Amino acid sequence: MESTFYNYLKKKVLVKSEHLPLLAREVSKKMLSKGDLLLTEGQVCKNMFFVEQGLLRLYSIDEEGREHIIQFAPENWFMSERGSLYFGSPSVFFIDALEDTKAVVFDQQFVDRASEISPEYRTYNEYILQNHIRQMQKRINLLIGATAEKRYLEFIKLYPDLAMRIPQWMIASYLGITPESLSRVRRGLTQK
Amino acid sequence: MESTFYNYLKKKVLVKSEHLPLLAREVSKKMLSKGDLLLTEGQVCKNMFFVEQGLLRLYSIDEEGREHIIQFAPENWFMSERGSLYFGSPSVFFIDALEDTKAVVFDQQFVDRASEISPEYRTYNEYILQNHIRQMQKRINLLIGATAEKRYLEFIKLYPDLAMRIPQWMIASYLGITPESLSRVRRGLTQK
DNA sequence: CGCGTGATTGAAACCCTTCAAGTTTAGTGG
DNA sequence: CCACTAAACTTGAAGGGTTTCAATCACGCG
Repeated sequence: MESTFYNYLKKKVLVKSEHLPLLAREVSKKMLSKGDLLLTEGQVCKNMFFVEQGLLRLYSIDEEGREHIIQFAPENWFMSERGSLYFGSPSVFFIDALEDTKAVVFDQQFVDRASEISPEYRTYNEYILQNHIRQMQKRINLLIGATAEKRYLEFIKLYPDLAMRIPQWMIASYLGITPESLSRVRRGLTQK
Repeated sequence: MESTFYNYLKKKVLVKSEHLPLLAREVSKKMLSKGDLLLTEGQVCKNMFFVEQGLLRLYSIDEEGREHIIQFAPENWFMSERGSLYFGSPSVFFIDALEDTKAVVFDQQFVDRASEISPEYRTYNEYILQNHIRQMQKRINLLIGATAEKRYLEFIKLYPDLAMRIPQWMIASYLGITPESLSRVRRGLTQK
């Protein structure tokens, strides 16, 4: 019961102690192994994951078989394909585990009920959505306006810890360039 | 009182008739001329706009003075710099009017109060946020994974009406390419 | 009409990708 | 713990796509 998730609900989401037991019933915990696939293209996403330990990834695969990474979720982040979860439409994305991962699993019903039971949860849920939008806006702005080098620098500034945990080609995939290009960008930077 | 906005609240947001008068007090209507600047870089965004008629634009300007368009808002869309509005931080983006525009203006307080008064409004507000996230995810996926041609085709498929109302160089700006490139992409397409 | 804005086109430069090879690193099994 | 293998990273050369810069054309508006 004294899990990372409940600490998070208490300390960060500020859910009142009396509400916690009510929320407890609705979630389950899952141990995932590196490489485990949690959501496939075409499937309707039913779950939301809270990462207690480890790392999850949301990505697409195009016609040529290339992976494009939409999002990472390290510790204390929520991961889901919201488009599919909320709207019930088939997902065009995949979710898998990049490391052995301890995650709390719940569904949209949990979010809805938690929002009814706890106003604090509702508030925090909106905060998460707003924050997500802000972050994506920033990313779009970089993708349409900045060079590969600047995008890379922004990435390691924003997620210095992440950059150490994932292979370089995944950073490249996140930035929208090839691994070779990223390698050259990095060489260019060290020569300064 | 029988404005597009109230019709929208009634028909689309499904706000109950009895709640409408309560919401009425909190908003004002504004007539904007083409070119009017509604938000500047550095400024904290205080307003949210509902476009009844016309067209708004959210964009950034980089160090070289180039504009990068983040979002358009035609009729029946909400426009704001959410990051700045919700978090109270200075905006890195601009908002202006691309056409003479009739817009309803309100603030975050309105959204919060409306959510308290009308559960339907709250529900719809979350819908808006989720939809925004879904749309941005799709756009990011295209930006990191698709060619300029494919991005252009997706754009005119998604917003055929918009494509007729804005100059081509703005589409290019939205897609993250130069006007010249878009011109060549289009030539390539007509030759098929 | 003339001016300004937007669209098109060409040529050269540039950045990024592709393909191929070689090197380094990490993980696995003997 | 070493040896081996696969994965990841680097590097080079060639090619492709996009940008840049400049010039021209088309159009609408004062």
